[in-house]
Amino acid sequence: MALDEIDKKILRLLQENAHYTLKDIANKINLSLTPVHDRVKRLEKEGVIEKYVSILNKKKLGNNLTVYCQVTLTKTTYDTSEGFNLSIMEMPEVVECNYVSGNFDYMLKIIIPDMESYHHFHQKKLSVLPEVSLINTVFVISEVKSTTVLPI
Amino acid sequence: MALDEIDKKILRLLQENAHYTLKDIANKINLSLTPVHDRVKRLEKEGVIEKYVSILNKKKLGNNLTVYCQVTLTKTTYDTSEGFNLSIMEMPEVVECNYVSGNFDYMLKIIIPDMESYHHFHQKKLSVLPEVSLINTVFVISEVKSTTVLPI
DNA sequence: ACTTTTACAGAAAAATATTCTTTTTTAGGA
DNA sequence: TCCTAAAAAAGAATATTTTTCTGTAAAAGT
Repeated sequence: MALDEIDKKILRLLQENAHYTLKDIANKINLSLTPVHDRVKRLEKEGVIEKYVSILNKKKLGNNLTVYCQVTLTKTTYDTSEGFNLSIMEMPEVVECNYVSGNFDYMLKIIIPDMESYHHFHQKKLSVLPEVSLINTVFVISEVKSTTVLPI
Repeated sequence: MALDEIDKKILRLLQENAHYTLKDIANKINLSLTPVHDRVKRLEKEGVIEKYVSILNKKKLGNNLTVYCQVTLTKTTYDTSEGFNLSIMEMPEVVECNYVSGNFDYMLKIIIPDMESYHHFHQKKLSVLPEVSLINTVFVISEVKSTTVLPI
């Protein structure tokens, strides 16, 4: 399942725009429809292409605040982590959650309407979790870059 | 340009899967093709739907390391920030960059093949920028959640 | 009461995806 | 060098989907 140059070209295009037609792609890489079709299906089947999604505008949906939460747990046992993870999975405001090395245990990214909503989230949803010991909030002042495009 | 419940249903579906056909959506929300078509086009035109992208598998592309870089600049002037921003935009490993409040200036998310690549990135690409004063690296040990789905 | 606008339905036309068959290319072995 | 098998690509057909057009009904404004 090694990716050749043609696969990579297709992936680069699809990362840019999931609505490129097979014909668009075929034209851009000088191939006919068939190999493009077959390769895309293969890449989907192999899981290289995970899914096709729509990217919406945060602000137009009323989500004007982004924050990073650096969370420290009470204990570092498996059960504590798992309990925390399961709770996080249920929270739509949490768009990223990574277990990390360093002075704290988790780095979360939260997208939420405003400061008031964040206050509520912090006090009523996050800090009340039994696994959570400390929360350090880093507020985003301005978004410089945000992309789903991975280096290929 | 207020979003009604039908718009929101369409957006929720498209966030899940950009390859749902208009017919799929029409069936799921009990409408005919026409209103679904018109609403999707309107949402695109208004910029609520920004783009359609393919989500690829990091690891299958050989990117096995994710890190957060907390960067402090040498100065906090506009020119310093802008210079840094422009450099960041050119770096494909940097998938997120936010100007933040707190003990450092920027929070970056880096997706990269391995520790050796990160070492190279850190030493030869990031720390050499004239605007950069300090870099604190937070390594991701395990990804718990990562979604493009915004709360609606 | 009449007109205009908005939202939706249905059908036809155009574009696209999918499948099937054929051709070309490539690599390995006699 | 030739032959064969496998892989990759082209071309053509069929099926689906998107797009456009026409029409209807309800709501809003005059």
